[in-house]
Amino acid sequence: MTGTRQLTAQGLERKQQLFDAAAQLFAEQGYAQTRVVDIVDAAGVAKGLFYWYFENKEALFRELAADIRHKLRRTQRRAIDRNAPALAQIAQGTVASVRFMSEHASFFSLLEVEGRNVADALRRGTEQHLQDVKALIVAGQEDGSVTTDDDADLLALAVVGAVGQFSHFHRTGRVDLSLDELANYVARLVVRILTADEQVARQSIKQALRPPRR
Amino acid sequence: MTGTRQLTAQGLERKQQLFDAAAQLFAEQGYAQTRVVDIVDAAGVAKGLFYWYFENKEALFRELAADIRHKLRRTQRRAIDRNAPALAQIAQGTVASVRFMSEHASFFSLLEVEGRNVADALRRGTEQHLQDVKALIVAGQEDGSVTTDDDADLLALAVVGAVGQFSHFHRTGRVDLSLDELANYVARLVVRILTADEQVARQSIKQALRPPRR
DNA sequence: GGGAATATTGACCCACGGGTCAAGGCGAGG
DNA sequence: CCTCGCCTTGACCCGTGGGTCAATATTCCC
Repeated sequence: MTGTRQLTAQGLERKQQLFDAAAQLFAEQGYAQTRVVDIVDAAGVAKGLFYWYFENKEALFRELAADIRHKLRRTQRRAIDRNAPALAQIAQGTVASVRFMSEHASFFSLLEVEGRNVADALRRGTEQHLQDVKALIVAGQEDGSVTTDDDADLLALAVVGAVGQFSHFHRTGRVDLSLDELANYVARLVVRILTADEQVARQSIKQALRPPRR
Repeated sequence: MTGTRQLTAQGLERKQQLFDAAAQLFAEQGYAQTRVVDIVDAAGVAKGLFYWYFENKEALFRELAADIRHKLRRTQRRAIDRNAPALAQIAQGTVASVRFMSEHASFFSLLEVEGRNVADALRRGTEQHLQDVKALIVAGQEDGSVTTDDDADLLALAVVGAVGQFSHFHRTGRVDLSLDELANYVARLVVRILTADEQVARQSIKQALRPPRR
């Protein structure tokens, strides 16, 4: 994979084959556990060919991550009704995200499971999501549907965190809800976080944090 | 490290040295990136000695994980006033957990970053925490301090998830709150999740999930 | 049909790092 | 002072797996 090279139709197809094979294998057994040989074997070609289409194993992974990131973003955009109130948009985005992550579960579990180099691929993925949500929260705070007691950044983290966390729990089999139920539950949770009555919360916390008697 | 062997005082000390060196290196650069050579170098001993005290690299890691798990559990127990209402106990536990994870940030980031074999060390760690929290939530629902009648399992996941997620965000520099502020915020969030007014949430979500007009 | 670009092959290279081992030191008890 | 079991050493072994390369096939286009 040196410099610029013109891929023919055949070339593109072959590249896609390798891409798909890699995606599946990574998902099944993890990045580190998948050897380049496995990928080319699965695609039924020789090892050297891998390096004709990809700089190396890591570069392939980056492409994969970028690809899924774009798909997620597109899904989110499509799910959102831009005329709805901010809070509603957040809920819609939440549902779509949970669904998407569940459908691409194998890939997201992959992200969680890998090393440093890969970890920032994950971060970059969240970064965008985070900003989108924050913007909606700010809008919600302005139109009064979202609590103003907390910083929009923190609330955005809570929302994105909830989505990611529950997707994770679902993936790892710790929630046995159906996909729809899950997505709904998370959306409800998120809305609750964003709209909750501060009175109740504040009072509880005050009592809760009274120093324990030893 | 074959069978049973009697460690002298000197032996125990040496083992601890290796243990500590490993903990630090793992934290700094990750498990896979840390070679056994690095560990023994840091401890100033020869490579072979490592295998006198530990079966292998992975076994050392398991010991490390078990160790931190116990410490976390102990910390949580100490922070909790067992006479307080359940909700208060949850809040106290939350604060303690966030603090602890922040103080041992390097180790927890380690857990996140590693592969399959290691991932279940993490799961086992959460499992216990999860059960404790669930028990408290059930108690809270009975004594009326937890006002949501959502499934206790789901709520427990939300609570534990929030703690883990925000500790993660803190670690990775996405929250620049002080430790105290962070712990407090998370506790508040948790309380809010457990006490929020269902009416408001349910209504919002209903509106929110109305299908978008295209 | 010929030459240039693209596509494909599989044997080979080699760094890396976990784990082994035979040999020797050292301290306590008999 | 000798022996036995803990302790320590560092050279060595070896599987693993990413990456290279020179040779060959195929396709494309003038």
